[in-house]
Amino acid sequence: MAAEQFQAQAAVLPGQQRTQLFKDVSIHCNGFTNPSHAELKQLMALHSGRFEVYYSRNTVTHVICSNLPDAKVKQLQKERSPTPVVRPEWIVDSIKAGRVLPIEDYVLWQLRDAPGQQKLKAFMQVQPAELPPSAIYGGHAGAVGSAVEQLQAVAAPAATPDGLLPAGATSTAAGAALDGHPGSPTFSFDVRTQQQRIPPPDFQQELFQQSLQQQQQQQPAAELTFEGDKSGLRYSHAGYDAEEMQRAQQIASKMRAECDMLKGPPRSSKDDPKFVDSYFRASRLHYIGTYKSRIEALMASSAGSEGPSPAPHAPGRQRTIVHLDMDCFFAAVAEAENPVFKGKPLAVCHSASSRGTGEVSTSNYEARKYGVRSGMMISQAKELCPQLVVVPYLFEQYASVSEKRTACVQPLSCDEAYLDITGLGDPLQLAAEIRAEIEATTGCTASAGVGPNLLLARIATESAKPNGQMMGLDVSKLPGVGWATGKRLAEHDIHSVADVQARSKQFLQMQLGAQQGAMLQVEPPRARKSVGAEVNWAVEVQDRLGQAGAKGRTLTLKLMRRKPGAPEPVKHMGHGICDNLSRSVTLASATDSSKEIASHCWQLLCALKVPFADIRGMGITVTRLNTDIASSSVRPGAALPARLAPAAAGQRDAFVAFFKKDQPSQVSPQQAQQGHMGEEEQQHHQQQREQQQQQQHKQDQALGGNLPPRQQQDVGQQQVVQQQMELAHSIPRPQALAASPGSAKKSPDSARQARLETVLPRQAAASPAAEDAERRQQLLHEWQGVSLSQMDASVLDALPWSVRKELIEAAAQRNAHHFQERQKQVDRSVLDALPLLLRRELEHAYGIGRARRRLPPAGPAGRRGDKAGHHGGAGSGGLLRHVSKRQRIDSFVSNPPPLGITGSGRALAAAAAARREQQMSLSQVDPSVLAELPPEVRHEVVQQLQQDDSKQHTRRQHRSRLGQQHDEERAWQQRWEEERQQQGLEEAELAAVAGGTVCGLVSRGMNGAGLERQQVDADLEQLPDAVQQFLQAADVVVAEARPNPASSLAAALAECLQQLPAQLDGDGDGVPAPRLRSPSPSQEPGSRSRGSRDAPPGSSGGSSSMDVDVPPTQLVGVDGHEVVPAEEAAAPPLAGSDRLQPSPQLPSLQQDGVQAVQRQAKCREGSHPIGSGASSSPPGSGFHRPRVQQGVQALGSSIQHAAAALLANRDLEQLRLLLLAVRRLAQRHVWFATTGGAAVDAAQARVQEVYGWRLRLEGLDLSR
DNA sequence: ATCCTCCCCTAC
DNA sequence: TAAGGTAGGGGAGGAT
Ligand SMILES: Nc1ccn([C@H]2C[C@H](O)[C@@H](COP(=O)(O)OP(=O)(O)OP(=O)(O)O)O2)c(=O)n1
Ligand SMILES: [Mg+2]
Ligand SMILES: [Mg+2]
Ligand SMILES: [Mg+2]
Repeated sequence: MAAEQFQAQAAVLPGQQRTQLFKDVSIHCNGFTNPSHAELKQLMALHSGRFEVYYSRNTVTHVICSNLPDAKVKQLQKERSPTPVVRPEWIVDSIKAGRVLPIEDYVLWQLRDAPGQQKLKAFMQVQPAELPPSAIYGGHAGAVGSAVEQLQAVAAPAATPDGLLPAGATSTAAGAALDGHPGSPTFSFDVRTQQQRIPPPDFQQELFQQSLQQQQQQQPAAELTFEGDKSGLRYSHAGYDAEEMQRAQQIASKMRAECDMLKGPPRSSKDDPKFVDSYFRASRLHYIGTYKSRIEALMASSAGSEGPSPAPHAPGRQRTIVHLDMDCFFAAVAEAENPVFKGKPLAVCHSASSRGTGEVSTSNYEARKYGVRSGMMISQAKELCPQLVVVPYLFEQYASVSEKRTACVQPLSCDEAYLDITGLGDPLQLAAEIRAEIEATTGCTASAGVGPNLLLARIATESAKPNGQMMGLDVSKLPGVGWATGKRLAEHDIHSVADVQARSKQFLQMQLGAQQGAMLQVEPPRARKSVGAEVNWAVEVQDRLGQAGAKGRTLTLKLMRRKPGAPEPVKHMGHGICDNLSRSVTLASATDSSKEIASHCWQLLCALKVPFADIRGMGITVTRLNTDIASSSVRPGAALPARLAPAAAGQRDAFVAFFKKDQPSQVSPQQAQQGHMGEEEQQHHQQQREQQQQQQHKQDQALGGNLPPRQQQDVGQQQVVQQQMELAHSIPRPQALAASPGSAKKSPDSARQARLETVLPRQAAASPAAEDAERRQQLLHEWQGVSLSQMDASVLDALPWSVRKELIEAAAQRNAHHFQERQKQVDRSVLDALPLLLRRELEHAYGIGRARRRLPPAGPAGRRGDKAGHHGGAGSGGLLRHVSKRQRIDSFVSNPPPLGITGSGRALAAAAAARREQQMSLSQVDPSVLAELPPEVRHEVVQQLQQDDSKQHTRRQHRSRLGQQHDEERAWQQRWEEERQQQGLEEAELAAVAGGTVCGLVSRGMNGAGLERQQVDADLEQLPDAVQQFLQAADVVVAEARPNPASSLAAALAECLQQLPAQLDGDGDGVPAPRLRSPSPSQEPGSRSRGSRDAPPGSSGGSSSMDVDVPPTQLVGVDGHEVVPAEEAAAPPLAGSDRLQPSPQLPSLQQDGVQAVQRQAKCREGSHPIGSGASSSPPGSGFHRPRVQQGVQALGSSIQHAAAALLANRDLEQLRLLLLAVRRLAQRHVWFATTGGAAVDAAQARVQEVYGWRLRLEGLDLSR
């Protein structure tokens, strides 16, 4: 508050006198006002009044408002003791008059003759309940409650009809205020008396700060703001009513206790296969990130719009857009739930600890005065504002508030929406009504911006905040418009954004240059749908989603890889400093099969070659959604992707053979198609040939090739598609071709490469231009007129580029006008179902362009001009634009589960392991998986395509990566290979963690795409037999490795436990951390890989910069030897056992458990020379969080296991010793607190259950 | 020239 | 203790 007042005051014109005029007045502005909120705020600051951001009956004496919507009027009329609502002129006139005028003449007309008038009048006789802001009188807390009662009893009758208090009453109230007893609002007072008074201590300080401020008025604005913030911070510490504050804290504390999102022990993922689920359930970022798609689905399911529709969108017409944004949304919801929070500094965060690393989601305006901001760590927030009230999340409530708000608008985020109110009336009036309604129904305030388009409306909202509204913007708000440009625009009488919008683009470009002139008139990224259109749109989407759900063609897996030498993350369980890596596959057709997605993701995961232990975050993204037409199709005129070529090596070989023989005229394209088939296929195909030729004819007809234009119109789209599908089935399948001897085993890619190099380029090189041209003509002649779908892609691909291009364009042109006539009727799902090549051709013909940039598609036919006009000028690439806006689906966690060994996770890992065992390449191996896929041509293409893509990547990597960067990546790769060679349980478990995470991400993320959760799980369950077998084998191994319960495990465990903490937690702060030396001599500080930006300020989801990137460091012990990475000590999952069965496959588990642990104390051999040479630490050195967790978890289960055995043996003394050791450890070490505590508790509970009494460990209560 | 992949930045 | 996600725009640079 004070800070804002300083700023306001700093802007006040010289010559205006400061007064104490509104000393006891506290206003709250509602809706549009003139003067504006900002100006009123300024005036209040100048005359010692308060300007309240929020309306609170306790703190606001007057509501300032120019007009009120009906809803608000009714609401006010219902209030028992309404706050007076006056027009802003009251303020202005009072200042002019030099005294606080009676409000009667300024009461809002709507309320004057209303039934509520009686009550209003009663109020004007002084409202005892209406208190000045307690903050002013803060520090003298406790008395407020009683003071209220006193005043209610005493002061009420004292007012005169004009709202003035008699002098005596004034001084009484003022005196009370001086003593820390809040007085009732007084509408007039003697300025001189006020000036003679000694202000209360904190107010004195405020004045002092203000005078300092005044002296600094010459300084730049930024400085002033900063100073203002600082001073605000200083004096407002003491400013809250202690009793209320305590109550607020109590309630907040209760809310936190009741919040069950993070309650209970962090269920280790062995028992909790739903890690990703529970993680997301408690994640605010997941909540706001997925909000939009949720609400859109909701809106799609509730058809029909309520309320009036805006005027239809017409080309020349300027729209009127309102942007609404809730004020500090999450915090406002909390305040609405518990009004006691109002006026107190409030933040929303999981953690309330002043040393916590949780992030503040948002804060109310009171807290913002202290500098508490979204994304800040709670510890920092507490430092800025020690008395900060912290409340947990109320996601359900946010959702219900949001839903009320988004009934008939276009939602933008969980607290924002756009409305198109073009032609519906006075924008500001409407905005005010809407805001009032929002406040009435939700108890939260919203701000509104009005503008001619989405962007400007949104920018206006910012100026309107908090709880205000604004129309029009100053040009200087526009990016790129500063002082100079602003002046030049002003010369042409362009002051507001509306003026800019009104001028022609040409004019602006003339004045400001082409670049900037075009820039200023920013259009929204996509044409906004009117509300009416919105409904249509929603219905269509609903239909489509109902049928198929979203499907995507490109899958991207993103990994965060722990950076070598990275220090322990600042954030608890955070990912720390990482390199981000991603790999993607593009499938031949869109998919929504979770099994398929998971399988590809697993392959991507392996392709990235990040040792599982170093994974710190994982996410999958599905793009090129079939619902997003712009990204699911291909640009007309674009060449067929060469990577499709290997899919049908047979045809290519035929072509090459044909070419080699140099007898082009003797081999027809159709022969080329069949060229490499085996005899059976040949025969089979012979039977089809005639039919095929007929169909070719039919198709040509359908495509319009042989028909006069009028008849073309009559060819139905369905017919075309159907016939082409039939045709497609008659085309020899690449699958069959590829199966022919000789072509399957070899790498088709390299084979093709070799062949083409020996044939085509040589031809080109050997022959002069003339011969080349002749060949070209020959080829063209030969292939002209052949439908592209009849031609194998590899054949096309092998053609010289110019020939190929010409053929494609010719084909496209041939079909163009017919298809474009019917663009709108294209059913994407039908198109999607077609074989790839066929689909491509159709897409070309239809001119379905990808238009990723705003470029218009370079359609070969050039006939799209009339079309564009016909469809309402939807803009570039406008076909079916309305289908969907969504471009991608994400699912990411940066805190992978420590032990996410779910059935499906195991299955994925096991499938990989099975493949590894069989020494087969990933794509070929899994016959049962392959068998389950539909036997489509597409599948062949998919396989080839991926192989091809993958090789391409490797090639590129080879060529482009250089020097150290390359070395580093190679070292990672090597380490990956090594990890992969290990057949130990540990490695398997790690792989399972990764697999479990993949599966979690798939099922969660795909839910948003319309997939049912159950379906996803079912899909994942259906993994092949080999997987099941592996799982069983793994279980046997686990069972074997389990400690023998009958052993004297307790002693061994206790010993382990004594040793572990010393190694894990050498520095005794409860957080294991390796020693660091930096920088490493063998790696340049600047040699980070390209994508290696970790947590730069403001980047990555969270906005606080908690992890500071440091140059790679090296782990070095005191004696100069490498320090054992802390996590290694806890690494073996079953380290606690002392009776491990020897297992030939699992050398790491053969050792005695205690020895295994002790072994960790020594240097581990075989370090991995990432970044710093062979003698330095492995990239995985340092603190492997998953491994520590893994170890801890394993210890926990071993303990429980052992305890159960001891109990069964009635060996209570052993049990007591065990639990004692565990409890001590748990008390001493943060990392083991929960797991250890839970183990002890569980054992105690069992004892109680069996014996009916509690096992005392030390004869003391050790619970704390 | 244009596409594609990988990556970064940004708002909420 | 604590849950650092999602989706859009856009750039660099290799492949075609
Ligand atoms: N880094 C962030 C930003 C936002 N949010 C959540 C909390 C906010 O309440 C909500 C809406 O974001 P806004 O940007 O609209 O911020 P507020 O509504 O909180 O404040 P304002 O009044 O400035 O709109 O999203 C969050 O959790 N973390
Ligand atoms: Mg908001
Ligand atoms: Mg938080
Ligand atoms: Mg918002």
